[in-house]
Amino acid sequence: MAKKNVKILIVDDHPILRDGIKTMLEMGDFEGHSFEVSEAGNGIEMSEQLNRKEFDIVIMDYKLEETDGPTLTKKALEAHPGLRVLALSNYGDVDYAANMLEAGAKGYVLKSVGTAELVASITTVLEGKLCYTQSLANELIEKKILGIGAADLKSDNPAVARLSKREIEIIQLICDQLTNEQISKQLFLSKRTIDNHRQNILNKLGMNNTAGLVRFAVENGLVL
Amino acid sequence: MAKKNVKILIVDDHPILRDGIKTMLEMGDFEGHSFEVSEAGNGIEMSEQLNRKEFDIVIMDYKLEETDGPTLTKKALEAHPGLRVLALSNYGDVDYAANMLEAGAKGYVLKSVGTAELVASITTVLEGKLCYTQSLANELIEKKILGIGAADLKSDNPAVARLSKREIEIIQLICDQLTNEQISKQLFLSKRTIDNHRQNILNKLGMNNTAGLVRFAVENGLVL
DNA sequence: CCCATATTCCGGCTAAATACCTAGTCGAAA
DNA sequence: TTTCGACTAGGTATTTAGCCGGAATATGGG
Repeated sequence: MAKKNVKILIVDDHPILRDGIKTMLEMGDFEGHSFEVSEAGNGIEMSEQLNRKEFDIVIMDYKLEETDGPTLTKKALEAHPGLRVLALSNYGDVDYAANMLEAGAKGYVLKSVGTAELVASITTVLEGKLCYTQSLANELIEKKILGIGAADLKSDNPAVARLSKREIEIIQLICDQLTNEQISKQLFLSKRTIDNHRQNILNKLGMNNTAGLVRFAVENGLVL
Repeated sequence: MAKKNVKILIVDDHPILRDGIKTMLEMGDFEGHSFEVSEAGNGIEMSEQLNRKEFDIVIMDYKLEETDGPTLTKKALEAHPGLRVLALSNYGDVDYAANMLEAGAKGYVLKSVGTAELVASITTVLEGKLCYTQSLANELIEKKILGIGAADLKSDNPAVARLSKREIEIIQLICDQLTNEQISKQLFLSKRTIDNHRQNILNKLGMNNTAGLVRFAVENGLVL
């Protein structure tokens, strides 16, 4: 298998670090790959480089002088959607990693990694797979999944607590596009009863009409 | 260091599997631990066991005859908040794992694991840390973090693309609880025009009334 | 140029929702 | 026991939405 030439753009505001990585990657001997490394010290230089030629991957610092990694990542991906971004950061903070991943980065590794590990991360990201410092994986899942999971289960909106079971039941049927008459038949009640419930619901939620009711219900997780 | 006695409850509807694990754990020689294993074949037996004595950890199957793992996990944790739950499943599906983690499980491993790995998972979970089949970690982060990030930006629902700018504008005003007349004044149009737009929107979305329209709009990110 | 679509406007009709009432039963809580 | 809220049901009225027609203008693409 012939060596594949990988075009890399390093975005970091420390020239010495950029040069170090550039030398490391271009001079090193890695089976299957050779690297061609360009550099950018800020967002403007990054855009210039990206427009100058096609890159395979961008290695992005988290903190830059003027802007930050997530912002530049979004900008880069907007202009070049197929681009891969690997974050290379000093900080082992979950939130930083999450910010980069949400911005579109495929990987997040710390600057403390060795050459071999960095190359491995680069190739992993080039394949379109995710790659990040292993110690962050647990934290990421815990914070983001369990955090999000807990948030969208129940709302802490005080108005929700004031609703009775019957009212929530009727809200759900309204959201399923049933009319008061259809609801009344389904619940074996008078249409007038549903009429009143509906009115009480609007009053409790401080809404004016069906639109407000349904929007509240969907946004507060009363319906799935 | 003295051996620590770990009290385990296995919740699984297959007696043969319960017995296998029980024997494996109780007969095996694991440094630092000895295991005391009880069994439950369904939710009722689980509750009985949990009330009978204090367990350190519950090993939970994903699919049971009557209910499912997430449901039982929630029930168990409601009654015994300090309890640890380790999911043991046949299925390497991300969504299954996410369901269990959201329900409160600390770990998710496949039934294909060996004894040593299972014991390692148990001790990890007992320490309060997360533990799951490594191949699922990437997928979990990708689906849950990136998935959520992508989903609330724009919807890929084909019906959205068929809406005109004007129609989307009107949808948003409807969601803000404006009546057709109020919308017409705000847009300097005839009330009849709004009436028609509203009708066309319902037809395009395949909805029956305002409730369906608003729900679609909120769920598909047409309103924030 | 024609055609499709979006956008605008009109009338009339029925069904539904909204608003404001009274009032009974029931169970839980004070 | 009394009080309160939830749930039930009905009365009366207006407003709004939903659905059926038709039609004019503009815009953009083939």
